[in-house]
Amino acid sequence: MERAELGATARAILGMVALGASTGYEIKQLADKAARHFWAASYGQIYPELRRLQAAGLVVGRVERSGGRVRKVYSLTEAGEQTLRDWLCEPDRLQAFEVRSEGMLKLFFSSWAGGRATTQQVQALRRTHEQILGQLLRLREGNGPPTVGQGLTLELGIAIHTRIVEWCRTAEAQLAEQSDPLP
Amino acid sequence: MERAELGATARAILGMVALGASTGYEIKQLADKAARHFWAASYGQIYPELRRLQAAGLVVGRVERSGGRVRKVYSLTEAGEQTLRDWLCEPDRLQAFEVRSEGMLKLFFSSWAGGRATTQQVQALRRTHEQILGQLLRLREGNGPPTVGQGLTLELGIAIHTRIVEWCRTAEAQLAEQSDPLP
DNA sequence: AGGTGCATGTAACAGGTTACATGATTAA
DNA sequence: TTAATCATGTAACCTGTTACATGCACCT
Repeated sequence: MERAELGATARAILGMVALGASTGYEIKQLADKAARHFWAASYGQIYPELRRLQAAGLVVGRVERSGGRVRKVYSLTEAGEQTLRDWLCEPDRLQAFEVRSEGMLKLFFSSWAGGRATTQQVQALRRTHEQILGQLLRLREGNGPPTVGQGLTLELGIAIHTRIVEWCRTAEAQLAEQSDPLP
Repeated sequence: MERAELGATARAILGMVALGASTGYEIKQLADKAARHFWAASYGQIYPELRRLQAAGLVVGRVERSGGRVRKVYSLTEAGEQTLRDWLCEPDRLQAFEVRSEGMLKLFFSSWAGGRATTQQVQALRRTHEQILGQLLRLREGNGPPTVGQGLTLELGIAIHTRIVEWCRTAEAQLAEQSDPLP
């Protein structure tokens, strides 16, 4: 029952439990399937964090034997629900937004290696984001309607990656134009 | 002169040196100013990494005394230039693209706390990205023309954040419509 | 005399990934 | 019987941030 300023990962796990992912395994499934384009989590974080959350009194885990298979089913305590609600409704301090894009980094340096490299990097960037976009579109086509929040973040992801792909096409056209007149 | 599979941070520093940032301090300046919306680096990474790059023979550092002030000026060796060029021209394996967005995470969970929370989260998300967009636009208005790569990544950043802000506005309108009929 | 900017660096910590170890259940 | 999926967990490692320590130069 410590009050130790829980981190973003802890809150993410709290939220996943609230959405119905009740085991470490299910939390990982949900995160990978529906949130990986803006939030990642590994077992190495999830399992220890669940214990910490239990020690803090925000979740309770019960060992269940559903057909012989043993699993630890977690649910939010009242304190956990309150903590999550507080976080979701808190007056907005600035939210963290971190991007780490190898493709943009390469594009950033590409002109040092000449125009050819720049064109190649824009194309590589487009292919990367076409692939991510494809995954998101397949997810949308896929099974049942998720929660409102899941739908919104999916649409937002699709909008972002569509825009990146569009931008790459425009940049490719412009770069081609510049080097075209020269035979 | 070890061959120890250099990481993304090492390559980023190599690139910054190639673009003319010749001290640890200047590397940090350039990264913060022009690359922070897709790549971050702190002194705690930069200074140790510069030493490692020197040990690997990819950069050389000379201690200079420019007007009494002592600074360590780095430049690429031929091996360093080749390594950077190889990386920039390498046949594209999939590029890493990692996003960590607290705002989208909150949006993802928001429907659990009701429609009101969802609307608030979309608004908070919009404000966050309006702020980032503002910084990028100010950078574009600002001084001298950067390299082609710097210009392109800046435009790409502007395109992305503009799209996010647009999307938020649309979502806000739709959410308002749904709850409007009820007084 | 004092603040800002230039400049270098480290140690402690926090956050996160990977690889490994284990084993039951289920469908082909 | 064998592969995939469900399921839990840890230890070593790598990465990255924060806070701190230091000091000169330059402007007001």
